[in-house]
Amino acid sequence: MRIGELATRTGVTTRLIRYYEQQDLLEADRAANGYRTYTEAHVERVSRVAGLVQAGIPTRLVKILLDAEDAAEREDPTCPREVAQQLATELVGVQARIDCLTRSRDSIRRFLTATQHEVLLREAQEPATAVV
Amino acid sequence: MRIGELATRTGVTTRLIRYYEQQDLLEADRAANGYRTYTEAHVERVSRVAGLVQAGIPTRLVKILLDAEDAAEREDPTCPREVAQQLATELVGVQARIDCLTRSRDSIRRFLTATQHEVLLREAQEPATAVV
DNA sequence: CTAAAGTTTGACACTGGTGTCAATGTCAAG
DNA sequence: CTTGACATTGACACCAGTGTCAAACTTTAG
Repeated sequence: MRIGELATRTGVTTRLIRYYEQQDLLEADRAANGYRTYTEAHVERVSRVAGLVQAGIPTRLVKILLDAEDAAEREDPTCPREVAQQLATELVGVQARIDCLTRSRDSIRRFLTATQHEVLLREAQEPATAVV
Repeated sequence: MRIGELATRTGVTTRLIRYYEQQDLLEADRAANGYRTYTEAHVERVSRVAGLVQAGIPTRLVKILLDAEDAAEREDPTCPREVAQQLATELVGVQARIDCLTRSRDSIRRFLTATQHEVLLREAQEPATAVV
């Protein structure tokens, strides 16, 4: 699949896909003509990257993070202490964000309920299938 | 309390506190001399704002969000359908962020465990008391 | 063959969140 | 009174993430 299709399937603009690649968050094979070529796996990857960036994780850290995940996938359980330390640090940041967002989510829910708008809650629940 | 103390207590720079105020996320009384004056309640408020912004919520939305919370605090269960709709929309965005971050958090944990760095996990757990 | 759609790279530009500096004012301590 | 610490406003500047546009090439459809 080429970049256009990847873009429509992920909802991420081609501009950003290229940007992420430039930031080393993505790798793409090239066809003979120079066009970028992607596999199914890239779909999830791109969504994931975009999600993290949107969640306030700077690309620099997204890379560290996903690199670790990639390493975990393989039978490659090695990891220099330094990197591990960095990940641990990042972990607390991530957890802090989660806590903060969770709190907000809950209060939005409570508020909508308290104001007789529960209907909207149910509507908001369904699209969860699209979330990656 | 004045802005300096608020800054050290929240870990948010005075620059940002002023910025948040300018973005209508904060209100501050003024002393006779023009100095901003804050109460204990502001400490949490500022932490919260900073947390949300760091979690990728643009200030414009943070305002909507916290305004709703404030409204919920009071006996003011009214809310125009339009605002409710906007909140519902925001809700799915927040949930998406949470899901994405949660996933990363879990994979970091798994990874650290798999590479014999569980120690770091415990260290990362404790500072959770400081999280707002 | 030609036109339309998609791709490539590269550049310019904007926005939002921050840092930093400057000039001025306030206040508490020596 | 002077000094030093902290405030105020306002400006300039930076970075990261994005949008957008241009010029050139490829592929597909007609």
